[in-house]
Amino acid sequence: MNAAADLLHVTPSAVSQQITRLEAEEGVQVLVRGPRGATLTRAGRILAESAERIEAELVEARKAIATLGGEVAGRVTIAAFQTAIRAVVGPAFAIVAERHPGVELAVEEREPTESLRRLRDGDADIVLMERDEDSDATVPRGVRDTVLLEEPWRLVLPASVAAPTQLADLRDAIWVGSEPGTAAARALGRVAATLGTRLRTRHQYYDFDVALALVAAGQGVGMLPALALQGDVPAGVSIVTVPGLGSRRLVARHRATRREPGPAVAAVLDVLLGVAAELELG
Amino acid sequence: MNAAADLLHVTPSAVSQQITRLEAEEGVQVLVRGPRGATLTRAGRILAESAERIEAELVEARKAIATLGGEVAGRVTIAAFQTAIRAVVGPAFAIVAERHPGVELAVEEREPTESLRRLRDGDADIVLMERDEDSDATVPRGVRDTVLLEEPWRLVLPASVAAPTQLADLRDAIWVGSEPGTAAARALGRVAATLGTRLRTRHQYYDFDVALALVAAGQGVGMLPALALQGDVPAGVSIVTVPGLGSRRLVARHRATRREPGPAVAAVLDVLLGVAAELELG
DNA sequence: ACCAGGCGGTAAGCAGAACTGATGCAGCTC
DNA sequence: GAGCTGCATCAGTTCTGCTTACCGCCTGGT
Repeated sequence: MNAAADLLHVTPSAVSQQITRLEAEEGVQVLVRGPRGATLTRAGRILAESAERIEAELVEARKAIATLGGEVAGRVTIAAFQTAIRAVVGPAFAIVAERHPGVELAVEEREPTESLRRLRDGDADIVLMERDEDSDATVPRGVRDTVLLEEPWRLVLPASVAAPTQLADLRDAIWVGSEPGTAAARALGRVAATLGTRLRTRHQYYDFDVALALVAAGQGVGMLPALALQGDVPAGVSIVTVPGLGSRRLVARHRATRREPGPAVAAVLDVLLGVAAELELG
Repeated sequence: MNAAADLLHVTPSAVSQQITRLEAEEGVQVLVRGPRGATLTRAGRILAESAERIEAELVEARKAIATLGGEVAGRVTIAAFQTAIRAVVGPAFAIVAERHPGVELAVEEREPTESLRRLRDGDADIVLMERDEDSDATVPRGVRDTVLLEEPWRLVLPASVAAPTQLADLRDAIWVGSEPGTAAARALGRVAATLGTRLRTRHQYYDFDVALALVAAGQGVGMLPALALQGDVPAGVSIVTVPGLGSRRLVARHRATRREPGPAVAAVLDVLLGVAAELELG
């Protein structure tokens, strides 16, 4: 019972009610309630077998349809922030256009909050968002997060600062601060908590390019995700890997109900996953 | 499209929406909209065939369950009025007890209005009600009327009155009136409308026994359903059949949704139909 | 040409279905 | 006998699907 609920992503209560209703409708006991869990009755087994066959039939039908003409079509709207668009959505355009000519990809650069609102309203189908590793994993109902990639945090230092070898060396560092609410800010807070100090931050950036520039200008130490450092970095900054910094995730949030994501959205998600995997390798 | 809606007892709009949703979910066109109606696409045909098989599977499963243990059980509450209880529900008790030992039959004698309220509230499962033939056939949603029997109206006259041979002979008759709202009252009104006269009524009865007594006492002419006259009638009254009086129906109203009536209620309805058929023959 | 009728789609509102969260109860385990 | 597990029940909320009302398009009659 609990297992079923788990499998169906609902509460045991819902399962119980459904079974009860089924029994009322058909006028048969479907399962025998024992203290040690419930077991199917004869009637229950018959129904279960039927259900198996029906599900197989559905799978079959879907497959048949997929093979026969299956041009996936539709408009898919992605709401995302600058870095994600450049790194992931950009390359995705070409792939989607080639693999699914019927799918029209629309991108919106938006604040995370606004993005989520649009997802709820149905104005957007996929929201790309970054999350620090410890950010709580609970997602609202009717929605699902697909992790596109996970990248470790790196330290970025001005040439003037001695390279640390462990977390503790950063106790007195002056940081380049990030906009509150971002994964970087959260990660910084996490590091501070580990060190047991209050952070000393100067400046505040939103885009990683800005952070790099600030570091290059000797304004402090930065904590940036590995992918942001793949391109050229300004002269005068060094990149250091220190254990204990944790990592950051890029997740694609989309509606997930019985009927969503539809084939178009699913196809796009698939492409995004592919692009992200490429990035991670490179 | 309209045909489908008709078949499913829903509006075309609902069908349209369902098809639209289906297409969105599966990402395929299921039917091609032509100005002259819509036709299935290839994918649509595949789905339709699948649906056929699934439905067959369900029928199969139900049958298997019915054969295997099928003790129908449960409590069924019938709300009805005096005559119906005496004539139909009484005999039904024994048959239900014998044929479906697991079914517990409960009867409530109630006003029609109250009965219907209880049906809506789920306090009653079946309501027996009488309806004159012309009473409008529209029933509320979620509910269905099963006609148990249809019996012609008869004239009941005191010995003092000359037996009429046609409707027109009754133009100046003095009637024994029935409670407003009953089938008898409605039928009387209908007859009056046909004759083009205002009714002259005296007294007011609710139970047919009372009507017979009043007629026997020479208080007027009565219009009673054939079944009410099957037993002994008081001395001094004669029963006459005149064309054009119409008939009265005894209907069993019960909830009818996807999951109702359940097997117990269905079984009882079946028994009631059987009893009614017996009555009609005798 | 024009208008009427048939057919289907869209929008808004509402009722019933289904789910969650809290609570209760039985039987097992320690 | 206290705690646990597994399921049922209840109340409250959310969501799904239906109806009603409306619109737009095509066709076929006049």
